[in-house]
Amino acid sequence: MSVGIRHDDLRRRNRAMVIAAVRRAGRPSRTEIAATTGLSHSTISAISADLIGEGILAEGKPSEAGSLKRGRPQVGLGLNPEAAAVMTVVLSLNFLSVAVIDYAGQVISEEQRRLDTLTMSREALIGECVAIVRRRLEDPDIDVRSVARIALAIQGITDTDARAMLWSPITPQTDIAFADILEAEFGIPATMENDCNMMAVALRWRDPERYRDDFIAILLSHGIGMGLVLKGELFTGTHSSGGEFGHMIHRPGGALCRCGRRGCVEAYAGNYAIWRNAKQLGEDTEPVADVSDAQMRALAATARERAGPEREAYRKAGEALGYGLGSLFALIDPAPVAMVGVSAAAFDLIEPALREAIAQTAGGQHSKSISFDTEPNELPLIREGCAMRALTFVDQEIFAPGVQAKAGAGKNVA
Amino acid sequence: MSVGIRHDDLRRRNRAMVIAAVRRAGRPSRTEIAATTGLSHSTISAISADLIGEGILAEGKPSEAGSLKRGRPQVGLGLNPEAAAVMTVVLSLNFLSVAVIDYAGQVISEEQRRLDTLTMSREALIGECVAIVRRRLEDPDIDVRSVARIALAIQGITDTDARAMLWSPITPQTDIAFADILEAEFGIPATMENDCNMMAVALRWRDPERYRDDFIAILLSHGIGMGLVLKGELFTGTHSSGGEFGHMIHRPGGALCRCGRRGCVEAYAGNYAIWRNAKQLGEDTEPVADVSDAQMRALAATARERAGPEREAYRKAGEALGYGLGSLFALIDPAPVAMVGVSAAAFDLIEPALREAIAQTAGGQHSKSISFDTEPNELPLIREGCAMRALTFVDQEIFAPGVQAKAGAGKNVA
DNA sequence: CTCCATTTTTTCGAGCCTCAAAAAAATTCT
DNA sequence: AGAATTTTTTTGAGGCTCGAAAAAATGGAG
Repeated sequence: MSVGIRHDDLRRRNRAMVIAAVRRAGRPSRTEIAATTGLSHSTISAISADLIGEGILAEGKPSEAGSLKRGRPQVGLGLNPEAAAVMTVVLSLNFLSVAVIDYAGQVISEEQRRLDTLTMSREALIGECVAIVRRRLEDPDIDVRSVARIALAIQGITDTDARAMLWSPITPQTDIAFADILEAEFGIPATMENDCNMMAVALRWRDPERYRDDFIAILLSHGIGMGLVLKGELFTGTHSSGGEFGHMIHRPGGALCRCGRRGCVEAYAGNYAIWRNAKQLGEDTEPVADVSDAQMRALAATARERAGPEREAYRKAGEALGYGLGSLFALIDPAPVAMVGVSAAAFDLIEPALREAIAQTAGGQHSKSISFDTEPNELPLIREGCAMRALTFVDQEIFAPGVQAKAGAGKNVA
Repeated sequence: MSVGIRHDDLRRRNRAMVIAAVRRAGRPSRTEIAATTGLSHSTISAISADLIGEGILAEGKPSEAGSLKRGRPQVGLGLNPEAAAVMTVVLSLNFLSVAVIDYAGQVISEEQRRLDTLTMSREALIGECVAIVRRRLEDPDIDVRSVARIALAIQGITDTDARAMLWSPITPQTDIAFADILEAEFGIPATMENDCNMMAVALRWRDPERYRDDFIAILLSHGIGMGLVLKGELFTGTHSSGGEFGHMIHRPGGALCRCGRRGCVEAYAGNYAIWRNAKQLGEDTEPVADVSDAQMRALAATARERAGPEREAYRKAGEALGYGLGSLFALIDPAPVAMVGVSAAAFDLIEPALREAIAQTAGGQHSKSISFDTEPNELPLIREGCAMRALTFVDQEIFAPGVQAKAGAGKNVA
C-alpha cells in the first residue's frame, strides 16, 4: 500500500508544483502562480524566494507587456537557463541526433550523424552513441557539470524502468542497457525512452488544449508505433514500454509481419506492408528492410492519380488501422489521434477506409467525432519530448528532492 | 494541472491511510499500523485516539493470539461495525440482489428477487429497485441513518462518473441514472458500477497476493465482460466504464454479435455464440436471448465426451478469447487472468485453443507464464466488490473528509 | 508635483501537523 | 518481587501553510 505523507514531503511537492507552474506558464507573476496552484500568496512568496536564492528561478519582466493596469506591476518569474542543462539522444533508423538544452528549454548545442544502424555491430552502435555524447560534452559552450540528465529515445521496445532497449527494428541487436552505459561512462543520470511515448509528451507540451488528458499518437513509419496518454499520464505497459499497437492482431493468420507473426496491424499498415501490397508481392513475402521516404511519396502520388494496387494498398492500411483503433477504443473510449510520420502525409488515402473500419467497431459509435491531426515529421517531436522528459526530471528530482528519489524514470507525468 | 497540497490535506490523507490500514489488516496494533504506513508512532497514536473518540475505530484484542511475547501486549484496533453501514444492489439478468453491510464488512440484512428484466418496462425496473431498497431500509435491524452509501452494479456500460447505466444486455432500456434516482429517493449517496469492475475489486480484496497491481477479470457469461486493474488502479474508459473487451474485433466482418456488429470476440465466446456454433446454426443467426446455465453445462459435458460441433464451438471460443487477450497483452503486457462465470467451468475445453491463439500474438512471448484462475460463480464476487467499493468511499469521503470532496466515484482505488 | 487608489509582494503571528526522545504502561521471565 | 521487554502515550521542537496586515510600486486625478 502507498506510504503515509511525511511532513517534509509537503514542501517538496509544493516546490515541484511551483517549478512546474513556471515551466508551463513561461514568465508568470507570483500572483498567477498562486492562482494556478491554489496555494496562498504567502506560500508562493516563501517558496519562490527559496528558489530564486538557489538560482533555479530568476526575476524578470512578466510575459504580458503589462503596465496597462494600475497598481504595483507584476514581476515575472522565469526559469534560470543556467540552473542546469539536459541532453537528448534520439536514435532512429540510420540516424543519430543529439542536443544539449538549457534549463529554460533552449537548444545550446547539437549534432546529427548518419549511421548504418541495420548492419552495425553492438559495440559500434554503443560506441557511436558514447562518442557523440562525449563530443557534445566537450563543446566549449557547455559546462559539463551543469548537465543533469540524459534522455535517450529509440524506436522499439524499452523496459518500464527506462533503462534499456529490449528490441528495436533499427538494429538486429537486442537488450542494450543504454541508460546504464551512459550513466557509467559520464556519471550523468540517463533514461531510455520509447520514441512514440516521447511524441506524445511533446504533443501535450505543444498543444495542451487539444492533447490534455486522453489522446493517442500513432507513428506511421516503416513500423507502426503508438504513444498513449490516459487520464493525464503516459501509459506504459507493466513490464515494457507497452502500447504495441502495431502488433495487435488484425486478421488471425493473415499477412506476414516483420515481427515474424501473422496478421498484425503493422503487416498491413507499415511502410513495408503498403509497399508489398502496392507491388502485389503477396502477403507471405518477406518484408523489405527499408523503403525510402521518397519511394513512399511516389507511391502515394500514384495512388492519388489512379485506381490500382497502390490505392488498394493504402485502403488496406486504413482498414487495418481502423480496426485496430476500433479495438483500442473499445477498451479506452475514443480520444483525439495524432498521426505522425511519412505516411501521415498520405492520410488522405488512408482516412476513408480507416473511418469505415472504425464505424464497424464498438468504438465506432462516435466515429464522426473522432478527429485526426497529421504531422509528417516525427524527429523534431521526439526530440522535443525527450527534452521535456529530461527537464521535468530535473524539476522534480533534483530541484525538489524527496526522501524516496526513485531509481527509474519517476512518475509518468506526460 | 493538479492543485497544491494544503496543510489540512495532510491530516486528512493520513487519517484515510490509517483507516485503510485497519480495514486491510483486520485488527492491527498501533505499532503495526506505524510500520505499514511509514508514519511515526506518535502520529499513529494521535490519529487513532481521534478515530476512537469519533467512534470509527474501537479497541479490542489483537488479531494474533499474542501473549507469547514478553512486553506490553499489543492492543488491537478494529473498525467499529456500528460506525456506518452501506448497501449493495446487484442487478443481473432476471435477478436482483440487495444487501446491507456494516462498517466492518458483515452482512446484516439481505434480500434477493427474481424479475423478468428483459421484458420489464423502464418504470417497473426502476420501481423494483427502489422498492427492494426501501424494504431493506425498513428492516427493524437497520438504523436508516447509518446507511452512508449505496453501490449498484450492473452488467453493461456505465458512465465514468458512476451515475448511470448507459446500456445493458439485461434490459432493452438505456440511460437510466440509477445513482441519481436512488439518491433522490433516499437521500443517500449512490454510485452505479460496472459488474466486471466490481469483480476485479473483489478479487483484489480476496487475494491481494495474486491480484495486486495488474490483473484481468473476464466474465464468461451470456456476454463477455472485463474488469482491468492496472498499476493498482481500476481501469475505466475516459467516458464510460470502458474495457469493452467482448467487443474488440476478432474477425473483421465475421460472426454476428448481439451488439449488432460483426466479428466481436463475444460473437464467438459468449454463451449464445457457443450455443449457436454447437447447434451449427451459422454465424449470421440472430443471437438467442438467453441460454440457461444447465444448458451450457450440458453442452460442455457433450463436448468433453466426444469430438463434434460442441467441442469445436468451445475451440472457437478459446481462439477468439486468445486473440483478444493477445491484442490486449500487446497493449498492457501480460498479467494474471481470472475467468469468472458459467463458462469458466468449461475452461478446460477453452484453454488449449486460447493458449495456442495467444502464442500467435505479440503478448504470446510469455504465453506459458500467463496463469488463469477460474471462478464459476460471479454473483458473490460482484456483491463483495460493491461492498468494498462503498465501504472504501465511506472510509475516504466521510471519515476523512477533505475540501475537494468530488461528486463522482472519487479515485479508482481498487 | 502631490496624493490617492490600486495591485502585487512581503512580513508576521497563529494554528496544525509530524517527529524524535523520553516517559509511562503492561506484561513475561528469572 | 524485580528486571527485561515491548507497546503506547506524552512532551517539546521544528516546519509548513494560512490569513491579515503592512509594505512596495505604480497610474491617475487634481
